Amino acid sequence: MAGTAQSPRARYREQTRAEIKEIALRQLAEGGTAAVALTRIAKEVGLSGPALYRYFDSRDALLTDLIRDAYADLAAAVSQAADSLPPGASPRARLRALAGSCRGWAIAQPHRYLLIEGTPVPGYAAPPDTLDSARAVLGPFLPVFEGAAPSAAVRPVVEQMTAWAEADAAVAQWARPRAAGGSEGVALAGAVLAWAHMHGSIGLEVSGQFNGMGHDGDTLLTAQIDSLADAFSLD
Amino acid sequence: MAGTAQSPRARYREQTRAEIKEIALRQLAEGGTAAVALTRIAKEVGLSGPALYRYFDSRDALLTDLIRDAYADLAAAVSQAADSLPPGASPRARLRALAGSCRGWAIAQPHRYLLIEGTPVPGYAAPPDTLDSARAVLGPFLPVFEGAAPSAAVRPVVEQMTAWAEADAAVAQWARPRAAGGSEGVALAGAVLAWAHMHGSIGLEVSGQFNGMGHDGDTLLTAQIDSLADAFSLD
DNA sequence: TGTACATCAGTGAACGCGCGTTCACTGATGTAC
DNA sequence: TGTACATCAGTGAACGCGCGTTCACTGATGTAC
Repeated sequence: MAGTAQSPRARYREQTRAEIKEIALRQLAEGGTAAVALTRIAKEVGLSGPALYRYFDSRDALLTDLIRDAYADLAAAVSQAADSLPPGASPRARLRALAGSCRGWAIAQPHRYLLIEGTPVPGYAAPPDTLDSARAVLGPFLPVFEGAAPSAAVRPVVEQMTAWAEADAAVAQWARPRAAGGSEGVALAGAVLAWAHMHGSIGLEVSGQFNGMGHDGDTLLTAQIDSLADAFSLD
Repeated sequence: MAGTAQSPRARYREQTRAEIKEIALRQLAEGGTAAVALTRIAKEVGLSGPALYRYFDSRDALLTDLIRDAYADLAAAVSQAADSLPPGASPRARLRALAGSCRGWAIAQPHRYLLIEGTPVPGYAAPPDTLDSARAVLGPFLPVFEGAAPSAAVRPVVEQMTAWAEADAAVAQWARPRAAGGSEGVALAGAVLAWAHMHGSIGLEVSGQFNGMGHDGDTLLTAQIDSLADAFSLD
Protein backbone atom coordinates (compact mmCIF):
# COMPACT_ATOMS: atom_id res chain seq x y z
CA MET A 1 0.00 0.00 0.00
CA ALA A 2 2.91 2.30 0.75
CA GLY A 3 3.74 2.83 -2.89
CA THR A 4 0.14 3.45 -3.85
CA ALA A 5 -0.42 5.87 -1.00
CA GLN A 6 -1.51 9.20 -2.34
CA SER A 7 -2.27 12.52 -0.85
CA PRO A 8 -5.93 13.45 -1.15
CA ARG A 9 -4.86 16.15 -3.56
CA ALA A 10 -3.10 13.71 -5.90
CA ARG A 11 -6.02 11.37 -5.61
CA TYR A 12 -8.49 14.03 -6.59
CA ARG A 13 -6.23 15.09 -9.39
CA GLU A 14 -6.27 11.62 -10.89
CA GLN A 15 -10.00 11.51 -10.58
CA THR A 16 -10.43 14.74 -12.47
CA ARG A 17 -8.00 13.66 -15.17
CA ALA A 18 -9.99 10.49 -15.59
CA GLU A 19 -13.23 12.41 -15.79
CA ILE A 20 -11.80 14.70 -18.45
CA LYS A 21 -10.68 11.75 -20.53
CA GLU A 22 -14.02 10.09 -20.15
CA ILE A 23 -15.84 13.10 -21.51
CA ALA A 24 -13.30 13.44 -24.28
CA LEU A 25 -13.98 9.84 -25.26
CA ARG A 26 -17.68 10.51 -25.37
CA GLN A 27 -17.12 13.49 -27.63
CA LEU A 28 -14.88 11.33 -29.77
CA ALA A 29 -17.59 8.72 -30.05
CA GLU A 30 -20.17 11.29 -31.00
CA GLY A 31 -18.32 13.44 -33.49
CA GLY A 32 -14.85 12.14 -34.21
CA THR A 33 -11.55 13.71 -33.36
CA ALA A 34 -12.65 17.12 -34.47
CA ALA A 35 -15.39 17.14 -31.85
CA VAL A 36 -12.99 16.82 -28.95
CA ALA A 37 -12.99 20.39 -27.65
CA LEU A 38 -11.45 21.55 -24.42
CA THR A 39 -13.98 24.33 -24.00
CA ARG A 40 -16.90 21.96 -24.03
CA ILE A 41 -15.15 19.38 -21.91
CA ALA A 42 -14.53 22.00 -19.27
CA LYS A 43 -18.17 22.95 -19.25
CA GLU A 44 -19.19 19.34 -18.73
CA VAL A 45 -16.75 18.74 -15.90
CA GLY A 46 -17.98 21.92 -14.29
CA LEU A 47 -14.73 23.82 -14.68
CA SER A 48 -13.76 26.92 -16.52
CA GLY A 49 -11.85 26.46 -19.76
CA PRO A 50 -8.40 27.46 -18.58
CA ALA A 51 -8.64 25.12 -15.60
CA LEU A 52 -8.14 22.17 -17.93
CA TYR A 53 -4.61 23.30 -18.48
CA ARG A 54 -3.85 22.20 -14.94
CA TYR A 55 -4.50 18.66 -16.14
CA PHE A 56 -3.30 18.58 -19.71
CA ASP A 57 -0.69 20.75 -21.35
CA SER A 58 -2.71 21.13 -24.50
CA ARG A 59 -5.38 19.53 -26.62
CA ASP A 60 -2.75 17.43 -28.36
CA ALA A 61 -1.50 16.16 -25.03
CA LEU A 62 -5.00 15.01 -24.21
CA LEU A 63 -5.35 13.24 -27.54
CA THR A 64 -1.99 11.60 -27.05
CA ASP A 65 -3.19 10.24 -23.75
CA LEU A 66 -6.31 8.84 -25.32
CA ILE A 67 -4.29 7.15 -28.02
CA ARG A 68 -1.87 5.66 -25.54
CA ASP A 69 -4.74 4.37 -23.44
CA ALA A 70 -6.44 2.83 -26.44
CA TYR A 71 -3.30 0.99 -27.48
CA ALA A 72 -2.68 -0.25 -23.99
CA ASP A 73 -6.27 -1.34 -23.64
CA LEU A 74 -6.28 -3.24 -26.91
CA ALA A 75 -2.99 -4.87 -26.08
CA ALA A 76 -4.42 -5.90 -22.72
CA ALA A 77 -7.47 -7.41 -24.38
CA VAL A 78 -5.31 -9.47 -26.69
CA SER A 79 -3.00 -10.58 -23.91
CA GLN A 80 -5.93 -11.61 -21.81
CA ALA A 81 -7.37 -13.62 -24.66
CA ALA A 82 -4.01 -15.35 -25.02
CA ASP A 83 -3.86 -16.10 -21.31
CA SER A 84 -7.33 -17.51 -21.04
CA LEU A 85 -6.90 -20.05 -23.81
CA PRO A 86 -7.31 -23.69 -22.83
CA PRO A 87 -3.89 -25.36 -22.58
CA GLY A 88 -4.33 -27.75 -25.49
CA ALA A 89 -5.90 -25.29 -27.91
CA SER A 90 -4.87 -25.77 -31.52
CA PRO A 91 -2.95 -22.98 -33.27
CA ARG A 92 -5.99 -22.34 -35.40
CA ALA A 93 -8.20 -21.96 -32.36
CA ARG A 94 -5.66 -19.70 -30.73
CA LEU A 95 -5.47 -17.54 -33.83
CA ARG A 96 -9.22 -17.27 -33.92
CA ALA A 97 -9.38 -16.31 -30.28
CA LEU A 98 -6.74 -13.62 -30.60
CA ALA A 99 -8.27 -12.13 -33.72
CA GLY A 100 -11.69 -12.37 -32.18
CA SER A 101 -10.57 -10.45 -29.13
CA CYS A 102 -9.24 -7.68 -31.36
CA ARG A 103 -12.46 -7.50 -33.27
CA GLY A 104 -14.53 -7.63 -30.12
CA TRP A 105 -12.62 -4.74 -28.67
CA ALA A 106 -12.92 -2.72 -31.86
CA ILE A 107 -16.60 -3.36 -32.39
CA ALA A 108 -17.43 -2.49 -28.83
CA GLN A 109 -15.75 0.90 -29.12
CA PRO A 110 -15.28 1.85 -32.74
CA HIS A 111 -14.22 5.38 -31.95
CA ARG A 112 -11.23 4.15 -30.02
CA TYR A 113 -10.33 1.71 -32.76
CA LEU A 114 -10.53 4.49 -35.32
CA LEU A 115 -8.39 6.65 -33.09
CA ILE A 116 -5.64 4.07 -33.42
CA GLU A 117 -6.17 2.70 -36.89
CA GLY A 118 -8.19 5.26 -38.75
CA THR A 119 -7.21 8.25 -40.82
CA PRO A 120 -4.24 9.89 -39.18
CA VAL A 121 -5.21 13.12 -37.49
CA PRO A 122 -3.83 15.91 -39.66
CA GLY A 123 -1.13 17.95 -38.03
CA TYR A 124 -0.94 15.57 -35.15
CA ALA A 125 2.35 13.79 -34.53
CA ALA A 126 1.90 10.41 -32.89
CA PRO A 127 4.01 9.84 -29.82
CA PRO A 128 7.14 7.85 -30.63
CA ASP A 129 6.22 4.98 -28.36
CA THR A 130 3.36 4.08 -30.67
CA LEU A 131 5.52 1.47 -32.34
CA ASP A 132 6.12 -0.23 -29.02
CA SER A 133 2.39 -0.27 -28.44
CA ALA A 134 1.73 -1.84 -31.80
CA ARG A 135 4.24 -4.48 -30.89
CA ALA A 136 2.46 -5.14 -27.64
CA VAL A 137 -0.69 -5.92 -29.58
CA LEU A 138 1.14 -8.14 -32.03
CA GLY A 139 3.24 -10.02 -29.52
CA PRO A 140 0.74 -12.72 -28.54
CA PHE A 141 0.31 -13.66 -32.19
CA LEU A 142 3.91 -14.72 -32.65
CA PRO A 143 3.99 -18.01 -30.71
CA VAL A 144 0.95 -19.25 -32.60
CA PHE A 145 3.04 -19.81 -35.68
CA GLU A 146 5.40 -22.28 -34.06
CA GLY A 147 6.24 -24.98 -36.53
CA ALA A 148 4.18 -23.40 -39.28
CA ALA A 149 4.83 -24.30 -42.91
CA PRO A 150 4.19 -21.24 -45.04
CA SER A 151 2.62 -21.69 -48.46
CA ALA A 152 4.19 -20.34 -51.62
CA ALA A 153 1.75 -17.44 -51.53
CA VAL A 154 2.96 -16.07 -48.21
CA ARG A 155 6.60 -17.06 -48.51
CA PRO A 156 7.68 -13.68 -49.91
CA VAL A 157 6.39 -12.05 -46.76
CA VAL A 158 8.29 -14.53 -44.65
CA GLU A 159 11.48 -13.74 -46.52
CA GLN A 160 10.97 -10.06 -46.07
CA MET A 161 10.36 -10.42 -42.39
CA THR A 162 13.38 -12.61 -41.98
CA ALA A 163 15.49 -9.98 -43.65
CA TRP A 164 13.99 -7.35 -41.43
CA ALA A 165 14.74 -9.26 -38.25
CA GLU A 166 18.31 -9.71 -39.44
CA ALA A 167 18.71 -6.01 -40.10
CA ASP A 168 17.03 -4.68 -36.98
CA ALA A 169 18.46 -6.06 -33.77
CA ALA A 170 15.74 -4.64 -31.57
CA VAL A 171 13.07 -6.41 -33.55
CA ALA A 172 14.96 -9.67 -33.50
CA GLN A 173 15.36 -9.41 -29.76
CA TRP A 174 11.68 -8.79 -29.36
CA ALA A 175 10.50 -11.46 -31.77
CA ARG A 176 12.85 -14.36 -31.19
CA PRO A 177 11.82 -15.37 -27.68
CA ARG A 178 8.19 -15.17 -28.72
CA ALA A 179 8.59 -17.28 -31.82
CA ALA A 180 8.78 -20.32 -29.63
CA GLY A 181 11.31 -22.62 -31.15
CA GLY A 182 10.49 -21.48 -34.65
CA SER A 183 11.79 -19.03 -37.17
CA GLU A 184 10.99 -15.48 -36.18
CA GLY A 185 10.58 -14.63 -39.85
CA VAL A 186 7.65 -17.01 -40.10
CA ALA A 187 6.15 -15.76 -36.86
CA LEU A 188 6.49 -12.12 -37.87
CA ALA A 189 4.97 -12.79 -41.26
CA GLY A 190 2.06 -14.58 -39.68
CA ALA A 191 1.48 -11.81 -37.20
CA VAL A 192 1.67 -9.05 -39.77
CA LEU A 193 -0.68 -10.90 -42.09
CA ALA A 194 -3.07 -11.49 -39.24
CA TRP A 195 -2.93 -7.80 -38.45
CA ALA A 196 -3.65 -6.88 -42.04
CA HIS A 197 -6.58 -9.28 -42.13
CA MET A 198 -8.02 -7.83 -38.99
CA HIS A 199 -7.53 -4.29 -40.14
CA GLY A 200 -9.31 -5.19 -43.34
CA SER A 201 -12.44 -6.77 -42.06
CA ILE A 202 -12.71 -4.77 -38.86
CA GLY A 203 -12.15 -1.55 -40.75
CA LEU A 204 -14.87 -2.37 -43.22
CA GLU A 205 -17.21 -3.26 -40.43
CA VAL A 206 -16.46 -0.27 -38.25
CA SER A 207 -16.66 2.33 -40.96
CA GLY A 208 -19.92 0.82 -42.14
CA GLN A 209 -18.67 0.24 -45.66
CA PHE A 210 -20.73 -2.83 -46.24
CA ASN A 211 -23.77 -1.97 -44.26
CA GLY A 212 -26.67 -3.82 -45.77
CA MET A 213 -24.39 -5.96 -47.84
CA GLY A 214 -25.53 -8.91 -45.88
CA HIS A 215 -22.27 -10.08 -44.41
CA ASP A 216 -21.34 -9.92 -40.85
CA GLY A 217 -17.90 -9.09 -39.66
CA ASP A 218 -17.40 -12.19 -37.63
CA THR A 219 -17.92 -14.55 -40.54
CA LEU A 220 -15.64 -12.51 -42.72
CA LEU A 221 -12.86 -12.26 -40.18
CA THR A 222 -13.06 -15.93 -39.29
CA ALA A 223 -12.82 -16.84 -42.95
CA GLN A 224 -9.75 -14.70 -43.32
CA ILE A 225 -8.14 -16.07 -40.21
CA ASP A 226 -8.88 -19.65 -41.19
CA SER A 227 -7.39 -19.01 -44.60
CA LEU A 228 -4.34 -17.63 -42.89
CA ALA A 229 -4.11 -20.79 -40.82
CA ASP A 230 -4.36 -22.77 -44.04
CA ALA A 231 -1.62 -20.71 -45.64
CA PHE A 232 0.66 -21.56 -42.74
CA SER A 233 -0.54 -25.17 -42.49
CA LEU A 234 -1.60 -24.73 -38.90
CA ASP A 235 -3.64 -27.44 -37.25
CA MET B 1 -20.26 17.78 -81.01
CA ALA B 2 -23.75 19.20 -80.86
CA GLY B 3 -24.45 17.64 -77.48
CA THR B 4 -21.17 18.83 -76.04
CA ALA B 5 -21.61 22.36 -77.34
CA GLN B 6 -21.55 24.77 -74.45
CA SER B 7 -22.00 28.45 -74.11
CA PRO B 8 -18.79 30.19 -73.09
CA ARG B 9 -20.46 30.91 -69.79
CA ALA B 10 -21.18 27.26 -69.07
CA ARG B 11 -17.71 26.38 -70.21
CA TYR B 12 -16.12 28.88 -67.87
CA ARG B 13 -18.36 27.71 -65.10
CA GLU B 14 -17.13 24.14 -65.46
CA GLN B 15 -13.57 25.36 -65.46
CA THR B 16 -14.03 27.25 -62.24
CA ARG B 17 -15.77 24.32 -60.60
CA ALA B 18 -12.85 22.12 -61.58
CA GLU B 19 -10.37 24.61 -60.21
CA ILE B 20 -12.22 24.78 -56.92
CA LYS B 21 -12.18 21.02 -56.62
CA GLU B 22 -8.53 20.88 -57.47
CA ILE B 23 -7.64 23.25 -54.68
CA ALA B 24 -9.93 21.42 -52.30
CA LEU B 25 -8.08 18.22 -53.12
CA ARG B 26 -4.77 19.87 -52.39
CA GLN B 27 -6.04 21.04 -49.04
CA LEU B 28 -7.32 17.54 -48.40
CA ALA B 29 -3.91 16.12 -49.19
CA GLU B 30 -2.20 18.58 -46.90
CA GLY B 31 -4.41 18.56 -43.86
CA GLY B 32 -7.22 16.08 -44.13
CA THR B 33 -10.91 16.72 -44.39
CA ALA B 34 -10.85 19.34 -41.68
CA ALA B 35 -8.48 21.46 -43.75
CA VAL B 36 -10.90 21.87 -46.63
CA ALA B 37 -12.12 25.41 -46.04
CA LEU B 38 -14.21 27.43 -48.43
CA THR B 39 -12.71 30.69 -47.26
CA ARG B 40 -9.20 29.65 -48.13
CA ILE B 41 -10.23 27.99 -51.36
CA ALA B 42 -11.85 31.23 -52.45
CA LYS B 43 -8.69 33.16 -51.71
CA GLU B 44 -6.65 30.76 -53.82
CA VAL B 45 -8.99 30.88 -56.77
CA GLY B 46 -8.96 34.64 -56.53
CA LEU B 47 -12.59 34.99 -55.57
CA SER B 48 -14.34 36.36 -52.56
CA GLY B 49 -15.74 33.84 -50.12
CA PRO B 50 -19.41 34.13 -50.96
CA ALA B 51 -18.70 33.71 -54.67
CA LEU B 52 -18.06 30.01 -54.08
CA TYR B 53 -21.72 29.57 -53.34
CA ARG B 54 -22.38 30.13 -57.03
CA TYR B 55 -20.55 26.86 -57.64
CA PHE B 56 -21.38 24.70 -54.66
CA ASP B 57 -24.38 24.88 -52.39
CA SER B 58 -22.32 24.31 -49.29
CA ARG B 59 -19.14 22.81 -47.98
CA ASP B 60 -20.83 19.45 -47.69
CA ALA B 61 -21.88 19.60 -51.32
CA LEU B 62 -18.28 20.14 -52.30
CA LEU B 63 -17.10 17.21 -50.21
CA THR B 64 -19.82 15.04 -51.70
CA ASP B 65 -18.54 15.89 -55.14
CA LEU B 66 -15.02 14.96 -54.18
CA ILE B 67 -16.18 11.64 -52.79
CA ARG B 68 -18.21 10.86 -55.87
CA ASP B 69 -15.27 11.70 -58.10
CA ALA B 70 -12.93 9.54 -56.08
CA TYR B 71 -15.24 6.54 -56.30
CA ALA B 72 -15.72 7.00 -60.01
CA ASP B 73 -12.02 7.39 -60.53
CA LEU B 74 -11.15 4.28 -58.58
CA ALA B 75 -13.82 2.31 -60.37
CA ALA B 76 -12.43 3.52 -63.68
CA ALA B 77 -8.94 2.44 -62.70
CA VAL B 78 -10.14 -1.04 -61.83
CA SER B 79 -12.22 -1.33 -64.99
CA GLN B 80 -9.32 -0.25 -67.08
CA ALA B 81 -7.08 -2.82 -65.44
CA ALA B 82 -9.70 -5.44 -66.21
CA ASP B 83 -9.90 -4.34 -69.82
CA SER B 84 -6.20 -4.29 -70.46
CA LEU B 85 -5.59 -7.84 -69.29
CA PRO B 86 -4.16 -10.21 -71.85
CA PRO B 87 -6.92 -12.54 -73.13
CA GLY B 88 -5.52 -15.73 -71.72
CA ALA B 89 -4.58 -14.41 -68.30
CA SER B 90 -5.11 -16.85 -65.45
CA PRO B 91 -7.65 -16.00 -62.75
CA ARG B 92 -4.81 -15.56 -60.35
CA ALA B 93 -3.07 -13.10 -62.62
CA ARG B 94 -6.32 -11.25 -63.16
CA LEU B 95 -6.91 -11.03 -59.46
CA ARG B 96 -3.44 -9.69 -58.95
CA ALA B 97 -3.87 -7.10 -61.64
CA LEU B 98 -7.19 -5.87 -60.28
CA ALA B 99 -5.93 -5.67 -56.72
CA GLY B 100 -2.74 -4.05 -57.91
CA SER B 101 -4.66 -1.35 -59.74
CA CYS B 102 -6.59 -0.58 -56.57
CA ARG B 103 -3.45 -0.35 -54.56
CA GLY B 104 -1.72 1.71 -57.21
CA TRP B 105 -4.53 4.18 -57.24
CA ALA B 106 -4.62 4.40 -53.46
CA ILE B 107 -0.88 4.77 -52.99
CA ALA B 108 -0.67 7.46 -55.61
CA GLN B 109 -3.29 9.56 -53.90
CA PRO B 110 -3.74 8.47 -50.32
CA HIS B 111 -5.90 11.42 -49.40
CA ARG B 112 -8.51 10.38 -51.92
CA TYR B 113 -8.38 6.81 -50.75
CA LEU B 114 -8.84 7.91 -47.18
CA LEU B 115 -11.72 10.09 -48.27
CA ILE B 116 -13.50 6.96 -49.44
CA GLU B 117 -12.30 4.34 -47.02
CA GLY B 118 -11.02 6.18 -44.00
CA THR B 119 -12.71 7.31 -40.85
CA PRO B 120 -16.16 8.51 -41.72
CA VAL B 121 -16.39 12.29 -41.58
CA PRO B 122 -18.37 13.11 -38.46
CA GLY B 123 -21.70 14.72 -39.11
CA TYR B 124 -21.38 14.10 -42.79
CA ALA B 125 -24.00 11.91 -44.44
CA ALA B 126 -22.68 10.04 -47.44
CA PRO B 127 -24.74 10.41 -50.60
CA PRO B 128 -27.03 7.43 -51.11
CA ASP B 129 -25.44 6.46 -54.41
CA THR B 130 -22.28 5.50 -52.57
CA LEU B 131 -23.36 1.89 -52.54
CA ASP B 132 -23.65 1.89 -56.29
CA SER B 133 -20.17 3.30 -56.53
CA ALA B 134 -18.78 0.62 -54.28
CA ARG B 135 -20.39 -1.91 -56.54
CA ALA B 136 -18.79 -0.35 -59.56
CA VAL B 137 -15.41 -0.93 -57.98
CA LEU B 138 -16.24 -4.50 -57.05
CA GLY B 139 -17.85 -5.49 -60.34
CA PRO B 140 -14.73 -6.47 -62.26
CA PHE B 141 -13.73 -8.85 -59.50
CA LEU B 142 -16.76 -11.06 -59.89
CA PRO B 143 -15.97 -12.84 -63.16
CA VAL B 144 -12.55 -13.83 -61.88
CA PHE B 145 -14.13 -16.42 -59.63
CA GLU B 146 -15.73 -18.39 -62.41
CA GLY B 147 -15.47 -22.06 -61.62
CA ALA B 148 -13.78 -21.45 -58.29
CA ALA B 149 -13.82 -24.12 -55.61
CA PRO B 150 -13.99 -22.42 -52.22
CA SER B 151 -12.10 -23.96 -49.34
CA ALA B 152 -13.72 -24.86 -46.06
CA ALA B 153 -12.32 -21.69 -44.55
CA VAL B 154 -14.17 -19.36 -46.88
CA ARG B 155 -17.29 -21.43 -47.38
CA PRO B 156 -19.24 -19.67 -44.63
CA VAL B 157 -18.79 -16.41 -46.49
CA VAL B 158 -20.00 -18.02 -49.68
CA GLU B 159 -23.10 -19.27 -47.94
CA GLN B 160 -23.80 -15.87 -46.51
CA MET B 161 -23.41 -14.19 -49.85
CA THR B 162 -25.64 -16.76 -51.51
CA ALA B 163 -28.32 -16.06 -48.95
CA TRP B 164 -27.89 -12.37 -49.50
CA ALA B 165 -28.27 -12.63 -53.25
CA GLU B 166 -31.41 -14.69 -52.71
CA ALA B 167 -32.88 -12.11 -50.39
CA ASP B 168 -31.96 -8.98 -52.33
CA ALA B 169 -33.15 -9.03 -55.93
CA ALA B 170 -31.18 -5.97 -56.95
CA VAL B 171 -27.95 -7.54 -55.84
CA ALA B 172 -28.72 -10.77 -57.61
CA GLN B 173 -29.49 -8.90 -60.79
CA TRP B 174 -26.23 -7.05 -60.54
CA ALA B 175 -24.08 -10.01 -59.63
CA ARG B 176 -25.48 -12.84 -61.70
CA PRO B 177 -24.46 -11.68 -65.18
CA ARG B 178 -20.99 -10.88 -63.89
CA ALA B 179 -20.46 -14.22 -62.21
CA ALA B 180 -19.89 -15.74 -65.61
CA GLY B 181 -21.45 -19.16 -65.58
CA GLY B 182 -20.73 -19.63 -61.88
CA SER B 183 -22.52 -19.21 -58.64
CA GLU B 184 -22.94 -15.59 -57.73
CA GLY B 185 -22.52 -16.50 -54.10
CA VAL B 186 -18.99 -17.67 -54.78
CA ALA B 187 -18.22 -14.63 -56.89
CA LEU B 188 -19.59 -12.23 -54.30
CA ALA B 189 -17.67 -13.94 -51.53
CA GLY B 190 -14.46 -13.75 -53.54
CA ALA B 191 -14.99 -10.10 -54.33
CA VAL B 192 -15.81 -9.14 -50.78
CA LEU B 193 -12.83 -11.05 -49.44
CA ALA B 194 -10.61 -9.41 -52.03
CA TRP B 195 -11.95 -6.05 -50.95
CA ALA B 196 -11.26 -6.79 -47.31
CA HIS B 197 -7.72 -7.90 -48.15
CA MET B 198 -7.08 -4.74 -50.08
CA HIS B 199 -8.54 -2.56 -47.42
CA GLY B 200 -6.31 -4.27 -44.91
CA SER B 201 -2.95 -3.97 -46.54
CA ILE B 202 -3.60 -0.70 -48.34
CA GLY B 203 -4.99 0.84 -45.21
CA LEU B 204 -1.95 -0.16 -43.22
CA GLU B 205 0.32 1.18 -45.89
CA VAL B 206 -1.51 4.45 -46.42
CA SER B 207 -1.89 5.32 -42.79
CA GLY B 208 1.74 4.55 -42.22
CA GLN B 209 1.03 2.00 -39.51
CA PHE B 210 3.98 -0.18 -40.28
CA ASN B 211 6.45 2.42 -41.36
CA GLY B 212 9.87 1.07 -40.67
CA MET B 213 8.54 -2.39 -40.08
CA GLY B 214 10.39 -3.52 -43.09
CA HIS B 215 7.56 -4.80 -45.22
CA ASP B 216 6.34 -3.21 -48.34
CA GLY B 217 2.71 -3.04 -49.27
CA ASP B 218 3.04 -4.76 -52.58
CA THR B 219 4.51 -7.93 -51.14
CA LEU B 220 1.89 -8.00 -48.44
CA LEU B 221 -1.03 -7.43 -50.77
CA THR B 222 0.24 -9.96 -53.28
CA ALA B 223 0.59 -12.54 -50.55
CA GLN B 224 -2.95 -11.91 -49.44
CA ILE B 225 -4.32 -12.05 -52.95
CA ASP B 226 -2.41 -15.21 -53.76
CA SER B 227 -3.74 -16.79 -50.59
CA LEU B 228 -7.20 -15.79 -51.69
CA ALA B 229 -6.61 -17.46 -55.04
CA ASP B 230 -5.50 -20.56 -53.14
CA ALA B 231 -8.61 -20.50 -50.98
CA PHE B 232 -10.74 -20.52 -54.11
CA SER B 233 -8.49 -22.97 -55.97
CA LEU B 234 -7.92 -20.57 -58.80
CA ASP B 235 -5.28 -21.37 -61.39
C1' DT C 1 -28.38 45.36 -86.06
C1' DG C 2 -30.28 47.46 -82.00
C1' DT C 3 -32.84 47.59 -77.98
C1' DA C 4 -35.09 45.73 -73.50
C1' DC C 5 -34.95 42.51 -70.40
C1' DA C 6 -33.45 38.35 -67.75
C1' DT C 7 -29.92 35.74 -66.00
C1' DC C 8 -25.82 35.02 -63.86
C1' DA C 9 -21.00 35.96 -61.53
C1' DG C 10 -19.14 38.40 -58.28
C1' DT C 11 -18.58 41.85 -54.35
C1' DG C 12 -18.11 43.81 -49.46
C1' DA C 13 -20.09 44.03 -45.13
C1' DA C 14 -21.79 41.61 -41.60
C1' DC C 15 -23.39 37.85 -38.30
C1' DG C 16 -22.49 34.60 -34.95
C1' DC C 17 -19.93 31.00 -33.60
C1' DG C 18 -16.61 28.17 -30.92
C1' DC C 19 -12.15 27.33 -30.65
C1' DG C 20 -7.19 27.00 -28.13
C1' DT C 21 -4.58 29.47 -25.31
C1' DT C 22 -2.44 33.24 -22.16
C1' DC C 23 -2.53 36.16 -18.15
C1' DA C 24 -2.90 38.16 -13.68
C1' DC C 25 -5.15 37.04 -9.88
C1' DT C 26 -7.73 34.67 -5.60
C1' DG C 27 -8.43 31.25 -2.33
C1' DA C 28 -7.81 26.74 -0.63
C1' DT C 29 -4.77 22.91 0.63
C1' DG C 30 -0.51 21.09 2.04
C1' DT C 31 4.27 21.42 4.43
C1' DA C 32 8.17 22.79 7.57
C1' DC C 33 9.42 24.29 11.86
C1' DT D 1 -0.65 22.81 18.33
C1' DG D 2 0.16 27.05 15.91
C1' DT D 3 2.23 29.87 12.64
C1' DA D 4 4.58 31.22 8.03
C1' DC D 5 5.18 29.96 3.76
C1' DA D 6 4.88 27.35 -0.67
C1' DT D 7 2.23 24.91 -3.76
C1' DC D 8 -1.60 24.03 -6.31
C1' DA D 9 -6.64 24.40 -8.32
C1' DG D 10 -9.43 27.37 -10.18
C1' DT D 11 -11.35 31.92 -11.97
C1' DG D 12 -12.83 35.72 -15.33
C1' DA D 13 -11.38 38.58 -18.85
C1' DA D 14 -9.30 38.83 -22.97
C1' DC D 15 -6.89 37.81 -27.52
C1' DG D 16 -6.97 36.46 -32.07
C1' DC D 17 -8.41 33.37 -35.19
C1' DG D 18 -10.89 31.35 -39.18
C1' DC D 19 -14.86 29.41 -40.15
C1' DG D 20 -19.65 28.78 -42.93
C1' DT D 21 -23.14 31.36 -44.45
C1' DT D 22 -26.61 35.29 -45.54
C1' DC D 23 -27.76 39.62 -47.63
C1' DA D 24 -28.41 43.49 -50.56
C1' DC D 25 -26.24 45.10 -54.21
C1' DT D 26 -23.40 46.02 -58.90
C1' DG D 27 -21.96 44.98 -63.32
C1' DA D 28 -21.26 41.88 -67.02
C1' DT D 29 -23.04 38.39 -70.22
C1' DG D 30 -26.61 36.21 -72.68
C1' DT D 31 -31.42 36.09 -75.01
C1' DA D 32 -35.79 37.47 -77.39
C1' DC D 33 -37.83 40.33 -80.53
